[in-house]
Amino acid sequence: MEGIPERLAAKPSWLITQLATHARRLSAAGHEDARAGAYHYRILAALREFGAQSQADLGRRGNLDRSDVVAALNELAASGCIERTPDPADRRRNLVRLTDAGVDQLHRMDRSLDRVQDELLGPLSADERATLTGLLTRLLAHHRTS
Amino acid sequence: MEGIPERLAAKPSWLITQLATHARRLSAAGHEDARAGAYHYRILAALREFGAQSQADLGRRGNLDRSDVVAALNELAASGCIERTPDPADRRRNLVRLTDAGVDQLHRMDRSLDRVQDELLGPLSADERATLTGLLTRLLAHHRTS
DNA sequence: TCGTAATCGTTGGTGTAGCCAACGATACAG
DNA sequence: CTGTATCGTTGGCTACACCAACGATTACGA
Repeated sequence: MEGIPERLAAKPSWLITQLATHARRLSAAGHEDARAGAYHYRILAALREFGAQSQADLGRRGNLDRSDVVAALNELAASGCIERTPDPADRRRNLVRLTDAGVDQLHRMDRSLDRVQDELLGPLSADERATLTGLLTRLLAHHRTS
Repeated sequence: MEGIPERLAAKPSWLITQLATHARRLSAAGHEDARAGAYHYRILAALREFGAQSQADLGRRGNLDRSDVVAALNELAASGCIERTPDPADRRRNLVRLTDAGVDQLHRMDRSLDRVQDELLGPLSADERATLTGLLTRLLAHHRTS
């Protein structure tokens, strides 16, 4: 079987979306023991690095829709990873706080995600990995601000 | 608002999946006048470059599940872009053929997708674009064969 | 040659990711 | 005080990537 149509193989948008599918597959496999998905990781990461904050802030920092934050927080609360308390300073908001169990969960996911990066970048040298992440970071910053 | 958590921003898997989301958004915007999606383009591209072939072949070349090929072909047939005829040499198969209208549709989508690549790669120089596509191509080939 | 395996198109699901609209409650600016 | 904005929440949607199973057909091996 001859390979993939040139029209596809030559398009960066094809390369990126196809590689993203592989990245998702690898991440899902890495997370299967943690029983958590990408949304949960983004939230735990934002909580760890920026401290207790509102659900809206979590959504902005992790690039999540407010409604998706709600669902993910429900699951994280059910497994004891976070706690929701009304913000006394602004009664519209919930203050979301990371529990010790949440920190443990984050570290577990960190370790499996580190392994995932290695599988994902497979054949690339350290220099090439740095070049790639540099280019991707610039592109992402461009699309985030424009 | 401080930016994105370091844990995320530093991970190639995050960069790739996020950039893929932007790529999908741009592509969808480009395709909105064509009333077709990525699946349709992959099929049209495979038909154009490899000629009339079975639905299973289309799926393998465009990296699509057989069942998704069925649905996309139903829509492409409804808009007159392809024709399905039973393969006389193997009565399990359908021979899918590209019509003139299908060629036109493919060219329309080609043009908008070319514009999409430019928006997607935005700030990168020609050299950087070549470097990026080279790295992505190597990674994709690695994950396709392994 | 006969029976088993493999392939094909099709139907009908599943799960994830990224959205959007609308609601009541609350905060804030004029 | 009145409008505007934000917050959490509910309920929905689309696209994309899959999987299992079925009847029909073909290929292959004993």
